[in-house]
Amino acid sequence: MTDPASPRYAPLYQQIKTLLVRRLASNEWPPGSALPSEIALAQGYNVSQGTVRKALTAMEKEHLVERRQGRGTFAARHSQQRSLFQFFHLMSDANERQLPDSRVISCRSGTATAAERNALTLEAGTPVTRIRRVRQLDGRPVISESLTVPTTLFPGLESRPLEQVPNTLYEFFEAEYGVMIVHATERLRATAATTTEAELLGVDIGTPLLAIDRLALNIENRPVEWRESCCHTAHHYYFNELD
Amino acid sequence: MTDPASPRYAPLYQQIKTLLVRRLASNEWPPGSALPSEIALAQGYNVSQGTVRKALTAMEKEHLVERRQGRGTFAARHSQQRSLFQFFHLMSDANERQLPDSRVISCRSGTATAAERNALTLEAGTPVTRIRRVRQLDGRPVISESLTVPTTLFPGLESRPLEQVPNTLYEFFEAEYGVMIVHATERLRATAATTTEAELLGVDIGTPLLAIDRLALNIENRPVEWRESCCHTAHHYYFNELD
DNA sequence: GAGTGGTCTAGACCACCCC
DNA sequence: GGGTGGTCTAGACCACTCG
Repeated sequence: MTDPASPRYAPLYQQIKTLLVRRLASNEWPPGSALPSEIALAQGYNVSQGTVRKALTAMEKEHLVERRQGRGTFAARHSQQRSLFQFFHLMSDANERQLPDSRVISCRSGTATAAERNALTLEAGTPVTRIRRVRQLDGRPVISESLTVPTTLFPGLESRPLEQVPNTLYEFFEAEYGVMIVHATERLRATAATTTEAELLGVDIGTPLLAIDRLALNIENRPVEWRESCCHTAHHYYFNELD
Repeated sequence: MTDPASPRYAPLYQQIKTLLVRRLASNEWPPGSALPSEIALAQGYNVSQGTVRKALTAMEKEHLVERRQGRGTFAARHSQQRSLFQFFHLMSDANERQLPDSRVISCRSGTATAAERNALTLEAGTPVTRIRRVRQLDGRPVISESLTVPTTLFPGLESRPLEQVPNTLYEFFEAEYGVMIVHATERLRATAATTTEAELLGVDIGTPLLAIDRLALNIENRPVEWRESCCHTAHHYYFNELD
């Protein structure tokens, strides 16, 4: 009798994928660098090219690698393009996607609150760094944003001058700290603008805002960033494709 | 000189996929029925099994067919499961997904408004059928919903008794009218409850609501249904996965 | 046991990129 | 021209389902 809940067998290409992801996570191939060719990898693992190919195809679907015909396979880089299409879902009424500018209000360290510990699964007393900023689209303040990361993962972040906190954070996290955000979940609600939000966004208190609660995960599926964004949806909307 | 904008070449498996989708759209294989085996299809098109397999894999990703090892490949059926996971994104604060009940308020025909013509790309004067309903979760009214479909696609819908307008409409559209909803886009905004919405949802006028504007497309990517849902997000949230 | 989809292999050829 | 990923084939074997 075998345990019916245990996996009966694991396809080779999944095992290969696991091994490749592990090497990727260990930074053996830094973002943007080329992986060995499919044939070389296949020889290394002593499997056929088709098996490696299937593993890479799965990894490409998860945005872990990029492949270009005639060039090779590359460790994914967190480009602005990717921030825009994978992570930023606000579009203007004219159906244009555009990355917002940021005005950083504060960037400080502290001790994780219960809510932060819960979201990021941290121990009591863990130090965290918090960023507050307002993001603008077409010159209008549209998003009031507040995010938390564990300080240990991003040392020194809290002591940067506010002007030197970059706009596209995930690109920065990757380049500066080797932390790759590859996946996220979002929870959306309608809320009423608080006094602070009203002031930051230039709207009346109580104006309906779209609150986005995001948890961002790294390549090992560990929570890395918790973010709350309050969006003024008078001239923009949150776009989602159901497929 | 070839036109650089024209496709240089089309992979075989894509051509096969196009042919299979066409046969599926023509109702040659009604929802739930079995397609011929991969080997039979391959012989029919005079290609290898691997090529048919690649076409079917792509179709499975688009929820057009379901494949089960040892059983066969089946034309996709619009199950409640699918309504729940692909199309219904509200979850309770306890992180439970559950399909809502519906109380139909009205179901009538009329002439398409400018907004409806625009959303569904209809000609002026086209008859449409509109349904208004309130949807409940855990006994609480949570969604005020209003949707429009072209009458020609769903004849007789407008003259059904209100109690006989089914809860899971996409399942019904498919079973009764042969219209398969396979894809949709949603636009989300925060709005303030109008008098009507406040009454239907049992909230105060001006309460922030999550407005979801959905356009649902059929297998040929033609717009079929336009739906506006106003959700009370005090005890539920809209869930989205970014990958 | 017969039939189905799923995996794996090996090899050929094609489209693309860069030197 | 040589290297890369992308397609296509043919055949073997495995895992699952059903009668």
